Amino acid sequence: MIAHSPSTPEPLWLHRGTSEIFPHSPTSLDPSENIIQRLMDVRPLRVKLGIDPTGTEIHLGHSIPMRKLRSFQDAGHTAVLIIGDFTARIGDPTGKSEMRRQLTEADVQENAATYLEQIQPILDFNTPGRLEIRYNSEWLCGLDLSKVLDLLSTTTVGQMLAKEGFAERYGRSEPVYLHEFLYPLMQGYDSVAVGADVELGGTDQKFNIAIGRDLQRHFGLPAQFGLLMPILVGTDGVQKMSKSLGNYVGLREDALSMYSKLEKTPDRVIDQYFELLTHFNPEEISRDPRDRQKQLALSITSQYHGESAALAAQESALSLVKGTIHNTLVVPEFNLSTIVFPAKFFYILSASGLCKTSSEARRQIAGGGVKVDGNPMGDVNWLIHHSHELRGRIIQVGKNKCVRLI
RNA sequence: GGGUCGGUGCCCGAGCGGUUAAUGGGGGCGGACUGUAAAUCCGCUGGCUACGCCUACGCUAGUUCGAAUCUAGCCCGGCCCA
Repeated sequence: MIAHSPSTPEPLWLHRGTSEIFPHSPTSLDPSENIIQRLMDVRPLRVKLGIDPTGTEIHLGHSIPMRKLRSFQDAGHTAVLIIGDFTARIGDPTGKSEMRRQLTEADVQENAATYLEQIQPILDFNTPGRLEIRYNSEWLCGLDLSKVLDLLSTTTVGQMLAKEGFAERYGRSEPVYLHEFLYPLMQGYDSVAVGADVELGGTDQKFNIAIGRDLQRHFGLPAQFGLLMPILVGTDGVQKMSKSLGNYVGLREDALSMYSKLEKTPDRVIDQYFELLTHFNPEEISRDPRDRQKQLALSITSQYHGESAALAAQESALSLVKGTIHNTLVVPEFNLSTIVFPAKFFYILSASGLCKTSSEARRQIAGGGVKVDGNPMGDVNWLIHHSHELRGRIIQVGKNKCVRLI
């Protein structure tokens, strides 16, 4: 396995869920090619992680490098969190088959705020010196054309095309825009600007992080290390977790929803979930397939909602499936006071958010996916005359979406 | 800049003047089954407080009783040439 000199044991936290560290020469005593040597420096390392505020919601996939960043913090290093408020407006072409729509400055500001909110449970925001938050517009906005040319002249078209996304798209005769070539350079320049010693990212970030090393050298700085982590597979167990595919678990989902989704984690990916999203070691994980799903769901839900809320969610999830509806269940609530009665039931379903549209609500009712207090409700034309006919009842769509009407 | 091919619902992809929210896949959602997994089978899959009414085939104007299907202009891509 990994050979290293006896005097420098590699910390376990560094390797947990890590797929690659580069450069990596475990036997070397040269701190520029062996991160272990650097970890022993007196000076805390500056560990960079960039996120582009392109959406409003962060999910478990994003939490992975974030958790690693936390491990560095706990080991005494400085987390340098880069909010890509400038890069967000261009869009990272990595893994994308198409361009990203252009965001306005206001969008980006708003997104950045909710992002910081959502990662609150993961990072250490309190210990002095452990967290530095930087916005990359700070240095990218001011780049003039001559500096941009300088950046562009460090990399060749051949190198850019070596990046999988570009090569594929180019090969498939899809458009590749020039400004997309600038993205890796801007991300790399971030490393120059903040003087990063280490940059974290998913395995798909290898190219961009390597560009960061090139640029640091170009500007006479020591080159950063890259630490890559696997891309989390989504709840479908097949494709990578992403919002657009809908196979994600958002960090700000309510406890019940989070628990319910995670309790269905497919067998084929559950080991990866345990490794990347929990603190459990293999011997601590239950061998029973059902129990381990519960263990996983409980552990992750606890991280974001606290243990008691997670336990309550677990109990509620169980009751809902069994159909043993009782009014102590901890489920989201929907206030009927916004509804004008008489009202059609399907309308209430969509108004409550259980169904995205009223048309979908009708389909769900007709398809037998809707229950009221655990009893199937199949009448599409059910008309409710007064709110008290429904008040206190729990309506449910499918296996893990429900609300209590109040 | 010139030539040429093309832009259809979440995605791919049929349709090429006239039943029709638009064949067929994929995906998604729901149901049965199960371990709230996998596999399999069945149904649904534009919107609307809805027996009806809207909006849809890149955009905008036309030709038609009638167009996603025809014409013109525009926008956006691919390829070839410069």
